[in-house]
Amino acid sequence: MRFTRLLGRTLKEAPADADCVSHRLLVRSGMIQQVAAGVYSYMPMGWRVLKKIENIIREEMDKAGGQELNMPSLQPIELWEKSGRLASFDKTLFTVTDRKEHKLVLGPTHEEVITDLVRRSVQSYRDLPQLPYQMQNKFRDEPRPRGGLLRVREFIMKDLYSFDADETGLDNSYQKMVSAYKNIFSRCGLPSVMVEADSGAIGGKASHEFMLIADSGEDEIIYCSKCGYAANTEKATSIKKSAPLPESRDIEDVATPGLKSIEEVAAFLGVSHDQTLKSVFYVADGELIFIVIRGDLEVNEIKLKNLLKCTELHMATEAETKVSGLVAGYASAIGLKGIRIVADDSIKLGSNFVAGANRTDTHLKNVNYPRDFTVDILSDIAKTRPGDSCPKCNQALLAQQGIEVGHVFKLGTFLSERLGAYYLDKDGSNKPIIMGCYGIGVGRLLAAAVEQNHDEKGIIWPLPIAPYQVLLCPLKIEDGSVMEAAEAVYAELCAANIEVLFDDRPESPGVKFNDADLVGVPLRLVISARTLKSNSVELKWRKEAQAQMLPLEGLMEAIKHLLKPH
RNA sequence: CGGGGUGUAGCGCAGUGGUAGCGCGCAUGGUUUGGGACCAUGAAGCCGGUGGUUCGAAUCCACUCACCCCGACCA
Repeated sequence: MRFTRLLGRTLKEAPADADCVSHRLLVRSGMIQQVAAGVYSYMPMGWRVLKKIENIIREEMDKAGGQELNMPSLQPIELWEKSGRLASFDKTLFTVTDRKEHKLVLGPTHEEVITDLVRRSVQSYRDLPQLPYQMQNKFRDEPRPRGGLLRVREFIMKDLYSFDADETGLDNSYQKMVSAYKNIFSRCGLPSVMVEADSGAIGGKASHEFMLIADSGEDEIIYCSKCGYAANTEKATSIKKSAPLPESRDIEDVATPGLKSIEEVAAFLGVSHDQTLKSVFYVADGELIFIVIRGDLEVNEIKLKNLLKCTELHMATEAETKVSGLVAGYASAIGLKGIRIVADDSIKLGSNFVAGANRTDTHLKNVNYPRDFTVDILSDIAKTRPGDSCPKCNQALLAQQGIEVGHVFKLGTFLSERLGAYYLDKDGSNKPIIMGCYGIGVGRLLAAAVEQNHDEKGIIWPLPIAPYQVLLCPLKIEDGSVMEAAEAVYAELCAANIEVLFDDRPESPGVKFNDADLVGVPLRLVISARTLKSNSVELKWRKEAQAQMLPLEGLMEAIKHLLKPH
């Protein structure tokens, strides 16, 4: 490809609203263009990268037994009513109305359609397992798109769905996908981490995410450097440290005028945070829930949501708590009636706690569970934080930011039961098909690759996903001999099927070199009067500082050798 | 949903009531050429939209749309 013919110019300055590195560099290098909030066009060069990633994914999916197919983005809303996921997607669903006033949704994912499709095609255990997949645009009206391609409203996702007759089959499919995913990310040249993940309100038993480590990542990964435990913060657990456990004493009032927060109360009474009980109020599907947790810990809303099996959860507003007659700042589970109480199991790890008295300006000392109050549910609902003890080996946990690029779920039979996807087993009985689903955000992966591979000058594409393998860069193209040599090398590279971007622009060396670094093509070949003096070209890897000279004689063989994997 | 911010040439920005500006980029000609060169000439804007105030509005007021950021939080 000739640079002068390429659609999409490089920019010295990125749009002011481009905040994260990948957004800035992808826009500046002319790979993407914003169309609306969270909606982007891929320019030819960006599209080449995307296709490369897609092809690697496609090869690994096929190798694992997947079959590619295509499904519509327009989906009848009835399918979503039937699956019961209309409510859980709620406002993130894009809907359209056709001329007959019939509502359709723009698919945020394709589980409903594929389950319905498989329902029609699969009747017997002999037809299983099935591993259909697709790479298509999905639509989600995110509350807040951000970070360029990292969080968008229309995006390309690879989704594979597994359909198995039994749990063993599901385990098998799941394992196939896990190893396919590992292959995909390593073939892309992108080191990834697999972590335990929350499977959401609908999800089944097991779920893992694949993360690319990057400071700009939205997700926090909790991991153990000793035993290898790794989980999304949403899911992570830890061995909770016990607070002091003195003999229980009699409960007593203590005046705490104007003191409401754990911070204030603990400081006033001279106790540490883990010797207090914190009360928090949530509203789950309209029901006010009273939460008790040890004062040094915080509530993990995802764990709480899963525990309550609710679809909507938010912290109660002042108005919502007032209605129930609770005394904000001084609320307590002691003597409380008519409201469900959920407690974190940390309340057992300590005694003689300080807690609210349900009276303004008053707290209670020496509160003990279960002596002084009861709870409806006692479970782990605390946020795990770095420094906590690893649930497997007790080592102090560490944290780092990651970008979620892949997610695998064991779905179970939730959808097949609701959508009627049953098969006839050997024994003649009807059974729901057991499902799994396995997604990769292709555009996000592209952006994450840039987050992971760049320097102050620009992108540094890993070779397997680079838009071009070679950038051919003649200096001073008015010089007949330079351009003649460059044209000859260009023709040879094309003939050898090497992907080459030919910078045939009449620009100064500085401009060309800076654009070369910005665009991030792995191998740069410079031809100039200087190199021609020794019948050679200059060769430089984007990721390395040093250049070397290569003789024109035998150049193609040398380059082919350099581009060979490993 | 709440809070804040920004809309002026392709991009980045200045312009607080009186003829629409700068830098980069773009076009033409010339001089340059190993890390974002220089000179000259030129094209390019319904100042996000609607309504108002005014002799006069990019500028003041109201509404509206779009985009960006922060918060979705421990009483």
